[in-house]
Amino acid sequence: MKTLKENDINFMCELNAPCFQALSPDEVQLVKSSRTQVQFRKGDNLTKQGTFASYVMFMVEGLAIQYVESDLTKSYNLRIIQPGEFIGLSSVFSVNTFSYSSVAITDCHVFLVEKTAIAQIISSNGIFGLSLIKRYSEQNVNLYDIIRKVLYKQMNGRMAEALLYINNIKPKYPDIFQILTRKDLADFAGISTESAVKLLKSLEKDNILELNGKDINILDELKLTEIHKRG
Amino acid sequence: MKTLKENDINFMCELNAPCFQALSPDEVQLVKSSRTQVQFRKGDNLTKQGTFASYVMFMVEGLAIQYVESDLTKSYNLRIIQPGEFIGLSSVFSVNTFSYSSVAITDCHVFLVEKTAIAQIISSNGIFGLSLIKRYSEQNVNLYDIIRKVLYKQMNGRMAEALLYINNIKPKYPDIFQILTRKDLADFAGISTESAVKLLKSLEKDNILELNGKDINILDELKLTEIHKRG
DNA sequence: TATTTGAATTGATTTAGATCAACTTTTTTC
DNA sequence: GAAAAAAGTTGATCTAAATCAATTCAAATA
Repeated sequence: MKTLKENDINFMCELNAPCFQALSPDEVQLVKSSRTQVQFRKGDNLTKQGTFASYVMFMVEGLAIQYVESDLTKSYNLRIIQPGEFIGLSSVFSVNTFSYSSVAITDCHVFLVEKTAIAQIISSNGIFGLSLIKRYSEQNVNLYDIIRKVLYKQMNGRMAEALLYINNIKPKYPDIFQILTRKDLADFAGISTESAVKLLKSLEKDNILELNGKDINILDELKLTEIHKRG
Repeated sequence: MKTLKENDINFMCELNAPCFQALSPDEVQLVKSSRTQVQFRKGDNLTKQGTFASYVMFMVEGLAIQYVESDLTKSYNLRIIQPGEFIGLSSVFSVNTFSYSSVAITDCHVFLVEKTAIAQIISSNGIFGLSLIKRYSEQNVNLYDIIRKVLYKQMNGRMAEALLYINNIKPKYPDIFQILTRKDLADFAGISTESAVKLLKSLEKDNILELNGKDINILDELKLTEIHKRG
């Protein structure tokens, strides 16, 4: 992780995400002045569950995995964070620690904005607040879906869902499967690595997908969707 | 469920919850005019997962259980909704269906506010928006904790956590355990009813709690906390 | 008060999926 | 490019907790 020098910043994106459109020039200035640009290398942790958080992150470029950890060595992957998305928004206004970890799976380009700046803008700009609330609302729906998945689905359904989710990202990032290990996949499905391997092989045998080394081609999305739904 | 007549309304609480304090008189008027007061009987569903939601509920009096359902007959209890809390806030600004169900465990006194009114106030009143965002943020932290619990804890830890959670409510609602069935408890812990019964008996044998019919007295909160932490 | 219905209890059986162990393949590093 | 480390693969074994089945108990109903 390195902090960029001032003159790098001009090369970088502006605040062009939809939710920043509602900001007045003054507010844009506030965000700009309270932000820090940061680069993460593949493998670096962007956030670590339980650590102090006085800021929100905004992904400019690159991909990261958001996951929750147990005390031990287990983790469960929640989502792939893509450009234009926030990291750490979910907890920053109630506790000042991150409630999840995230790790860069490509080199990442991120900026940090102090939560005080965000809070100030929300207070003065209701439209911006509403757009954030929409994000919160979406995230919540996702979290409820995750809870249901974890509680009610078994191996096959979970794996199918994980594969469909990642496959959805493939058009934009064609090498997405190649970046992910079997363990990463398993952690998306919430199963053991060994089980993941066995399931993949069995799905290949049924011509539902094709394994080319680390890359995965979904051949029969319909059948996979069916497995996902059946649970 | 019955809708109250106009003259009943005067007997009822005003908008005295903390988050409404930031409202201007005009905004209070907007909420008042777009709300409907409703009574639910014990056992009634306040919300049903998947059904259309154009409004947010606000619990005035009574208790309800918030839970998620599978397609089949299983459910998992997320929390007990107490007076002063919102129901349905989490999803209303992204999808227009409820992402969870809730059922009254005592007679309940609720009002409904159209989401358009809420959205309008957020847009015009940033302070109100910020207070809602704090609620979202708390809820998110809870949801992440739930995901961790469901993923990483086993029977004993889950049951301990469920018991501690409910016991926390007991000072305010001394008969809380009497209202809950063994199945309710099991659904809070996310285990089968039979397992819940066995666990309770075994906790009683270890003098950690005392079972008086349906009531439960926690005798050794420390030990229970330890079980909860150990997982 | 008798009867029906639902909730609680208990022990026996089953099962999904984890863990373990041994091995092969790929990737990294020096 | 050899050696070491990490990731992937496979089958055998184990285990936590669900399910099943049978019974008791409590509460609602008539």
